[in-house]
Amino acid sequence: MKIITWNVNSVNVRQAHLEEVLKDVKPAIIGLQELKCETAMFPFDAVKAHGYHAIASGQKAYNGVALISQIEPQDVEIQLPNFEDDQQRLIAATIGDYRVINVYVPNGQEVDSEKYEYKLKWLAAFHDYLKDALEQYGNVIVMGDFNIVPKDEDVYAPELWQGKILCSGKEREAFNNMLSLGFVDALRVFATQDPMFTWWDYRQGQFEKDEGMRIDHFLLSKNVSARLMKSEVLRDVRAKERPSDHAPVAIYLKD
DNA sequence: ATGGTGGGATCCCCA
Repeated sequence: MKIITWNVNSVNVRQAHLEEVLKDVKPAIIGLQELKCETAMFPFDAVKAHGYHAIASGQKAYNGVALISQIEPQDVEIQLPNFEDDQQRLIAATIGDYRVINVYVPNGQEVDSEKYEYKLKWLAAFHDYLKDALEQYGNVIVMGDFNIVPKDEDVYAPELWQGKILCSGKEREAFNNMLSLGFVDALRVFATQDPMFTWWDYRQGQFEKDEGMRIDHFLLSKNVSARLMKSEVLRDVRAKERPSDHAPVAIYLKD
């Protein structure tokens, strides 16, 4: 089965691209981030027309997450239960054998800013939430825009980004702490392209120059990672006209 | 040069 995570940067602007991915790639599950619309404005009918179920948690203008799946999601959860937050950044559900957790981690804007502190607090709460999820469900798939570059090899100019937002030591430490719970960074263990960038800034033609970063991730619980066959960045979607600044990222699991 | 592009808001914020 194929599973995709994708920061669409406005689900309404990207609706045609989304429908093309559903039609052409036919993933079992897609997690979307940055819907940038209220829940009622999510294109539920268009998604259903392709034979999918959809759950969404949006808000006006910013953030927003959704899960789209062939199997109906059960036990849906929105928001971190252990963190007071008015931003829609998490949606989780049981889909078949898997607990699927889809997140849009705060960007942080700049190291030591208020938004950076919010990001670190959010990540600390998320860490504790993942620990509980692993104990409760066992088969856990975490996906989303983590807004963290795990290692220097995951950014086009590590010397330029040294210590900067997305690359700072505290953010990388938070990422490693999540892995230490018992998760595998799926794109790292099964890299099929070099580099495995997932995001390219719209500015300065960075996609054309392949000046990107790997900030969208799949974290698989160890038992799930044993089923991993392949991972892939769908660069052709990023290359379309009027694209999201993120490419969809796909993993393939043995059924 | 202290910008740049794009989305969604509204006369600017966020990424």
